Amino acid sequence: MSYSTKKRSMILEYLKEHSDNDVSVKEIEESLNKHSGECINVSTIYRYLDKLAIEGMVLKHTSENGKQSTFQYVQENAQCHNHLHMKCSKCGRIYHIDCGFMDELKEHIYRHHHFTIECKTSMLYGICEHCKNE
Amino acid sequence: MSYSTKKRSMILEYLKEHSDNDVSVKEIEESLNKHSGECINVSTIYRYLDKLAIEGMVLKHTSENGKQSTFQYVQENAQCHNHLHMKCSKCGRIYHIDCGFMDELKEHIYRHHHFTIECKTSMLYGICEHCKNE
DNA sequence: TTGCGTGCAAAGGTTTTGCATGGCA
DNA sequence: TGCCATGCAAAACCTTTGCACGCAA
Repeated sequence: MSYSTKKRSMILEYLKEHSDNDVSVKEIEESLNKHSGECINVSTIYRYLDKLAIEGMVLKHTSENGKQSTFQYVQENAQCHNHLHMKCSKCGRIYHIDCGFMDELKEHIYRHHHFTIECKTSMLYGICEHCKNE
Repeated sequence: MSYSTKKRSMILEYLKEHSDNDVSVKEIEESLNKHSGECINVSTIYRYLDKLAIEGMVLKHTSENGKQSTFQYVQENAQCHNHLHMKCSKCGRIYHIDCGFMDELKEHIYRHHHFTIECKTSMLYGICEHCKNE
């Protein structure tokens, strides 16, 4: 059904190493072409990432300026499909909001605003602690 | 500083009529070219919308599939810069979440997650009441 | 008349697609 | 051997830009 190849494991490894960010196809391409002897084509990356997104192993977002798709690796045990994410507009880091209050939030939105939030496509933007103090 | 022209008022009128949605440049172009005798160029629309976004009269988003920019008209008295929005993935309608609980949310995120949410660029996706019952 | 607004065409960037070739199982 | 994966080039889109002309004030 699906072969395991060297290029695919390189892409996946890159995603894992950058799992606290979302990454663009261009970033993946440039990094892999620079740091590995191999040459990897963007089509290959696009096709593989789409596949991973369908399988749920990555979340597909859109960069804040809206000009690129970005992909976020979903860690094994993180319930990324069940909690929201915040992305810092400055450093690009992604934070997982996994706490009781957020469950209340979903409940509140459902009860009072009659809306069922889907976490995997939603994203909150703002400034993180680190970047605020600079 | 800024001239008022027929094309601009047509664009603005379209935005106002569709203020419970976000609209793409293509939608605006097609609708105006179909329903008015005039022919309007996409460049014109892009340039005007960028201007409105800078002035804060529209919010610029990215469509859920990430392939287009979309624009949401900010009603006069709606504090769209201070509350979050939810967009229904099915019907595309945008809902304003303006209530005390959401202020608590911002407070909670700030206190416990050390993150300052920016409402005008954030968007929650999900399914609204209407579409759920279909 | 001055300077902004507009159309057109071209360019730029991202993503997709068709087809031939390469490589896993 | 049979499929899937890949590279390449072209195409498809969306958006921006330069320039000449049009139009509001």
